[in-house]
Amino acid sequence: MARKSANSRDEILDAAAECFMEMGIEAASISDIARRLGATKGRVYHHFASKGALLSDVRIHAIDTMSAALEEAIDFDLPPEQNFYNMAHRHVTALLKTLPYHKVDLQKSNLSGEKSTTPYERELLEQIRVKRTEYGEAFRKVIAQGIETGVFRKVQVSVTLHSVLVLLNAPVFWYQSRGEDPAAEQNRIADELATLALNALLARPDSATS
Amino acid sequence: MARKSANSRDEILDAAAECFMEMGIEAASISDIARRLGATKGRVYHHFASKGALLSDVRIHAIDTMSAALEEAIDFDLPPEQNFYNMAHRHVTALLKTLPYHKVDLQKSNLSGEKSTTPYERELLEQIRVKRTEYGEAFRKVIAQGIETGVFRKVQVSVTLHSVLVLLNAPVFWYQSRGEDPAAEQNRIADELATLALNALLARPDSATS
Amino acid sequence: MARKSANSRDEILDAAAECFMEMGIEAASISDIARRLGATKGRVYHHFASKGALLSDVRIHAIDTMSAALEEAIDFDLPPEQNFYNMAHRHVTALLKTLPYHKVDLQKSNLSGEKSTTPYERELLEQIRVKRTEYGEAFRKVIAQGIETGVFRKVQVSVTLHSVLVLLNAPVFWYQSRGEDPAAEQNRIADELATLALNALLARPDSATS
Amino acid sequence: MARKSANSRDEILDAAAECFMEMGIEAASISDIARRLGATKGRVYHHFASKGALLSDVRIHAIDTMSAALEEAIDFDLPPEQNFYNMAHRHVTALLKTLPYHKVDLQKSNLSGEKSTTPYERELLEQIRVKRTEYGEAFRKVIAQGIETGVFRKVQVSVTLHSVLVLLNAPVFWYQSRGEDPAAEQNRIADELATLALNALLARPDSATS
DNA sequence: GATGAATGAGTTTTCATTCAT
DNA sequence: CATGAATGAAAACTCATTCAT
Repeated sequence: MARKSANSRDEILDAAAECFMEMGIEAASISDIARRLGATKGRVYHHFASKGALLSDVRIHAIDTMSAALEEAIDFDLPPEQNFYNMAHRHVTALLKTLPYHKVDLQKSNLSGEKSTTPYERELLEQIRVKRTEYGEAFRKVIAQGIETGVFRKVQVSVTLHSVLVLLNAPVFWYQSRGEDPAAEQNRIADELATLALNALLARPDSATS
Repeated sequence: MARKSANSRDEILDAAAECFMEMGIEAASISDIARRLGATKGRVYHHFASKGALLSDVRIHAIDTMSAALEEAIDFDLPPEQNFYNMAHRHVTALLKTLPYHKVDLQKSNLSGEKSTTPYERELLEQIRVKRTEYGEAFRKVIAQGIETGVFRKVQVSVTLHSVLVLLNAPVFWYQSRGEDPAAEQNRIADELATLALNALLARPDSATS
Repeated sequence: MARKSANSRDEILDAAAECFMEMGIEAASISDIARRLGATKGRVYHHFASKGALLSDVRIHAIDTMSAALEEAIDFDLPPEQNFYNMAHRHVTALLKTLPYHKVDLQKSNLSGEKSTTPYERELLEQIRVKRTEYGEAFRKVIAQGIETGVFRKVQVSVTLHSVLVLLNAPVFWYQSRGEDPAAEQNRIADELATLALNALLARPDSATS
Repeated sequence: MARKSANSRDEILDAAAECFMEMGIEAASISDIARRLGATKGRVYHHFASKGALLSDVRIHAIDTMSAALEEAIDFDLPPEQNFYNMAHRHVTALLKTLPYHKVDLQKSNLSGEKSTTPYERELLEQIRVKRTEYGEAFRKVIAQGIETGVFRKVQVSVTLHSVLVLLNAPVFWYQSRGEDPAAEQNRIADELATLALNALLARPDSATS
């Protein structure tokens, strides 16, 4: 019923994410996106003010999905290493489940200065910046906690935080579903990466810190 | 000497790397690159057959630089954990020293399907693929060695190899030179990341690995 | 010789002025202008940064032509009424000689607020504003002089200045060359309008002005 | 009353006149007009068949307003110079009272050739042409009368008529309400312009015609 | 009456590339 | 070697208009 229009918008978002991912953000044209929908450019522009706005909406969707997933995994009452592992694991499975969106987000997160953007587009970009920062804060908190309790090494928090997040996003660069059971495969990868990240942080009992 | 033209070519390469990095590969036009050189498009086309070729040459330069640096650090007679640390450390310092080139390379390494390219350009792309794989092989070898000798955990080599390389490339996503002594800063970051990567791989004495 | 490229630019300017005049500024597309030249849109954009810049250049050309003509007619050593008549007459003949440009200028001089313009385009608009004001100043001066010497009525200078200029531009709204000798026709019209404008200003001997 | 719909139609007309004036006729979109009304495009299309029809209706409204006002001022029993002054004065006050409409009318009156228009739109345009001509006839008549009685100079009627009307429309090009009492301000301007126009026509007692 | 979605044709603009000089 | 003009194809975006509800 009233879902029709919501669907229309979301359909476009999906098609856009896939096109951006496959062809690259700049290389994918609005026509490409429309063609994938079996629709016209006009339809896209009826729902999104510009290509930039469409891209930003794809990215916001990506981040919101991750945030919602992470929320469910977080438990600061657990020991930091447990909590961290759970968060990292959930991060990876969420990432793999809506990969196109995250490939797009990552592709763009890199680039800083845009050409002339409208105020509206600048606002969307600011929104993205804020959401990304907030997302990182949960990880920053658990890492700080782990260092405090001595279970994590005394790392430079800033460098480490950003780098660990890049590590957990790594599948964006190489994941391609193979034939096997997707759920199992995703779980295997999530475990491997979460373990990798956790070990990177853990203090080694023999060596005093360092 | 025939240095004049070599310089001219390298200047273009530098300008291209910076433009591609700052504006994004597609968004940067040949005009932008020429303008940065204080020259005209004609000069660029004298040295490079097409934008695609120029881009590939930037990427090849990026990889060659890294390979040359890594070569100097590798020593398979060292214990794997020592060798790995040295390689990782060198990877990061080399990366930071010519960051624009690597930002460009990373930006593109993601994307798979290209439009119609000329045979010449396809050959350059194949060259890049080969060089990248070769580069990774050195790391694959030291990781395999470490697992064999029991000093590294029994990880899924493929997932881990790619992910560790992404981790070591992480500065591409967040590095911005701060005021401090660049050499010192780059060394500090390289140490942090190499340690992070090494710890991620090391077997833990207490736990019977994982 | 080196005139070729100057010609190319001026040819475009001419074609643009004619198209803008005949079809209206917004209705005339760059394609229309290119078609009239037997050229491509690309050629137009090679010489002018945007449609707005092209339009502004047409207008600047219009004003510069008028200014150069007026310059020759001005002589502040003459009695104000003589000087005014000469200026007005010259204004009209200059106007009629390059009518397309002035129709375009008038068409736009009306509109105030533009959408988002680039800094470069804003600069051109400012240039136009300044040139137009300067042009008017010559007339303001002779009117003020005439009032001082008592040969002109004591009018509200601002209202009168602007209105008299509109009157002298009136042919823009109705002139269509008829069969007769153009030079003679233009002279006849210029005399009629200059006389009209002069009489509008002159003090009437019998009536104590008002 | 059936006033509701009349109001709705007039509201649209007002909004259209303002948009056309501020942004230019072509630049103002139906969306802009609807937005100004706080309504949707659909509402506009309910009352007006097309953008061209809406524009023509604005122009017809403009002319009808002027005609109605002029009607009240005309009195051919008065001496021509008196009658002319009254008509001119009334023209200006009527103009100032509904300026947006007249700015739109003037903006378009210039342009001759239209693209392909529907028969209905062509009919509206013809209506406008007729009404404008009729409006001018009243002035043509009083001028002819004045020349006959010798109170006006022996001008070329056609050139003079059109030019005097342009002069009386001049505020369209420069009027901007200042702080002062609007009625007084408008009266002051109307007097200045009517006097200007009248003097332009009057025979000078000393000089035998010329 | 009014709305919101959708269309399709057109418009401005960009840009890699070619070529004569 | 290098320039500047020119091209042609494609891209982003606009908008009057139609139509189902």
